Amino acid sequence: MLKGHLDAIVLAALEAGPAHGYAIIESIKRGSASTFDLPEGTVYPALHRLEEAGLLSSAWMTPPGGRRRRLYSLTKAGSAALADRRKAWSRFSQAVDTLLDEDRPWPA
Amino acid sequence: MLKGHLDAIVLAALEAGPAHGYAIIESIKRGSASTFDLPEGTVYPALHRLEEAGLLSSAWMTPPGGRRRRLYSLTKAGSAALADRRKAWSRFSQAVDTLLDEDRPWPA
DNA sequence: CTTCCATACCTAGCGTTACTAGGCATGGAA
DNA sequence: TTCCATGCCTAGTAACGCTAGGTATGGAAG
Repeated sequence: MLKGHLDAIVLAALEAGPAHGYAIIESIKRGSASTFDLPEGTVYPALHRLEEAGLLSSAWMTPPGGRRRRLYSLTKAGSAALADRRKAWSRFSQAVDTLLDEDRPWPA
Repeated sequence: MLKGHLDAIVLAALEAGPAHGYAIIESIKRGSASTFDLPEGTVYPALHRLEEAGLLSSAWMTPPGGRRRRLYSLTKAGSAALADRRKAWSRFSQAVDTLLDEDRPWPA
């Protein structure tokens, strides 16, 4: 369960440059030391959602001697959204960290 | 959006001792510096779910001169679940931190 | 040569989650 | 007496991520 942070992760995966779906999945897996081994049924619909929302753009490519791929790129709106998502994640994770900290039980 | 971590937070709120729903909501709000200002429609069903799952137990109380409240307590299974959730959160948040780190763009 | 695996894309349908939007009731303060 | 904070509840909804399927090609193994 990616819990609503999948979009941020996918956007971040494309920050370094365009990539296609399958490569993004591999990239997320490696980058998270296999913590996130996402099924295609999770990632492809997310890419479609993000493109629909204008945060990504895509183009079909056929590398020489290879198979057709759909290359995704961050749009400007996508970069901006990524920045927002990073801030949201930071806020969110800090709050959860605080609440789960066992050394500081909350006052009644 | 609590994104699947609500259970962990509620369990943690009860670690210091029994509490009733309304107090738990206030407690989470204060403990998170208002980042999580949860509507009752989020928390009450969660408490019911957690009790149904055996992680919490509840008892009706009526404080002198007060109104009836439902006091929730962590069960043993609840404590164990909390420990699991903490580990899961730690793993999860570290992975996301890594993936969102803008100073280390992932290798293709 | 054929069979299998990795690559590469896709979708329909499902279960869970958290939220909106209501409702009910009481105690104390204005 | 009227309002707010307290205190509990639920039905319905939208979104999300997953399962479980489908299609197809290139290269390696047998």
